[in-house]
Amino acid sequence: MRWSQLFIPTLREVPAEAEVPSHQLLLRAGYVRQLSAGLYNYLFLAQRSMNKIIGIVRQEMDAIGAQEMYLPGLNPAEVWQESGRWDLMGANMFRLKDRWQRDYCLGMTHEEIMTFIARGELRSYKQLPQLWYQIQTKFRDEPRPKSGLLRVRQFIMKDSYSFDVDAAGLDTSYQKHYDAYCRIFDRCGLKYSIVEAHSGAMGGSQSHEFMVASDAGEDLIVIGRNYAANLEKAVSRPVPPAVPDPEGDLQPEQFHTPGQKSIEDVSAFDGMPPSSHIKSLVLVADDKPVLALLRGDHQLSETKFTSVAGVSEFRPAHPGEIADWMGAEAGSLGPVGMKMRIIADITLEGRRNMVAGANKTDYHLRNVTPGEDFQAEFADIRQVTAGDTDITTGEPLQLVKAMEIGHIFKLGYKYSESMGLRVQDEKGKDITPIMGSYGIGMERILCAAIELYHDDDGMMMPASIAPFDVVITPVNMKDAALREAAESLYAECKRAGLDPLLDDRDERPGVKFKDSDLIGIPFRITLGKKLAEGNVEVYVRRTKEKFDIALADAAAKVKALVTPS
RNA sequence: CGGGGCGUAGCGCAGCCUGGUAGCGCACCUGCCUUGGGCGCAGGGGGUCGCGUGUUCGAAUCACGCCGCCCCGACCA
Repeated sequence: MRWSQLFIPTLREVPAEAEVPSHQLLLRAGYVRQLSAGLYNYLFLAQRSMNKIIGIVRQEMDAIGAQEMYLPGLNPAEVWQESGRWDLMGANMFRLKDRWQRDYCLGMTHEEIMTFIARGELRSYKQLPQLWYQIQTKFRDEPRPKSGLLRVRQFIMKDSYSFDVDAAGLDTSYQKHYDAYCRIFDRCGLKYSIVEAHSGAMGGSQSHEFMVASDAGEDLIVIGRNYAANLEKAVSRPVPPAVPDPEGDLQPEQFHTPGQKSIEDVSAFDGMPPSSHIKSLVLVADDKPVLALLRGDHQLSETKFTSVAGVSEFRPAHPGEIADWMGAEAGSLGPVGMKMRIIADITLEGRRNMVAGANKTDYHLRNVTPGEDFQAEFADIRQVTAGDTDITTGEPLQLVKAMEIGHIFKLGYKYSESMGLRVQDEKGKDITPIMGSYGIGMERILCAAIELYHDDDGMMMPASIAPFDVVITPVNMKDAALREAAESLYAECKRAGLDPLLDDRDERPGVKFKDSDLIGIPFRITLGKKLAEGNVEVYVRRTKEKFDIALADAAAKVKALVTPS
């Protein structure tokens, strides 16, 4: 296509509201414009990239035998009420009423609708497995849209769903998606990690997230040489206590700690490192008090605690509740003598003679031994921290920020059960199919590519998802020889199967170079003085490498560079 | 929902404190010039100063209310 006729509104300056690189560049390069918080207009370039991304996703989904459908984004309340998610989704779901005052919502995801289709039509185990997918706009009333296209209120998702006779079938469907996702993200040129994820209240047995490490991400993942997990689920070997525990069968002994509230305070006061202290958190879990215990230098993992405690939600106790139950203020709390439920992190098991609050304001106890001076349920409720090591190999682990681009998980029977999906097995008996659910955030692929590949001059898009493969840049449109050579090269690129952009604007070369660097076209063929010798220059955006080549060979050369060998 | 910041031309900003004709750079239009990294010269167009109410002879500027956007936290199948 011809640049002179296209709408590519590039900006020289960064709009003030953009913070993360992908957001800044999407605006500067004229890919998108904001309509409202979390709502973006995808202009020509973004739409072209999105179409290429969607094309790759569609090919790979089709390749595993998934069947594409297209479901309504506008959903009646009833279907969501059946699964229970009408209430569960809370304010995150956009809701509206029709003219008869009937309730509707805008779909956040489509488990319910897919299950609705399945239960209406599937009758026999012979029809299974089924893999269904769609590429559809999703709506979520995010409490805080942010970071450009990374967290928005309307976005395009590829979501697929599997229906299988049994768990073994689900394993197969799950693995197919796992492999397809790898091919998709590989083809999109992304560097990603696959992490074990928490499957949450979905009751799923297995879940993986596909994550791209980036400071723009909002999740934390733990990565080692042979380990990767979401922080919510990650396990590790903690750094050993800073000093060994005092030996002997010592009795708890109260000591005065006036005004010393935090572990750090008390630690500085009594000379024992935080790792020799017991951190006591008073929590209210499903309306009942629970005391959670951790090593002084550790943090509670809310996700682990929730599942260990077997509760749906919890919160820190209010000061009044703490005073009522413990008889002391926060800062002097401990497990000794407490009757409430106590859950202690496993790193406390086997420790001896530690320091804990005395449940008497401004007093602590030394020589507290877990399991002797108090009883507790021991479980892993600790969050991995920087410096921890791999639980099996002892190799270092890293905590990095990452963005989620894909998520697969085994749903189990949640929807098929609650919504009454049944088929007959070979004996004529009713069975409930087991489901899986698999999502990819389309614009996050675009964002991830930009976050991963950009420099001060702009984007460096992978060729597979760049809006164009190559830009042809005659340095002077007033020069008839350059113009004609550019035209014929443009035609030849098209014949070679490339997606070329002809920069036929009557602009100075500097403007054209800056713009094409900004919008991230992977290759540029520059036509200038060297054309007199029959040569043009090929410029590789990613490396800034340049080389001369005969005009006649340029198209074939770029074609070879674009197509991975 | 809690905390913070911002709202003046398409973009980036100044002006506000101390009320008195709305400015700068970029972008845009016209002409000349230039043509391998956002070139130069000359001329020009474009603004309900987020909205409302109040104070005042007079409000972009002061007060109050509202709205919008961004950031931090909470939240995020």
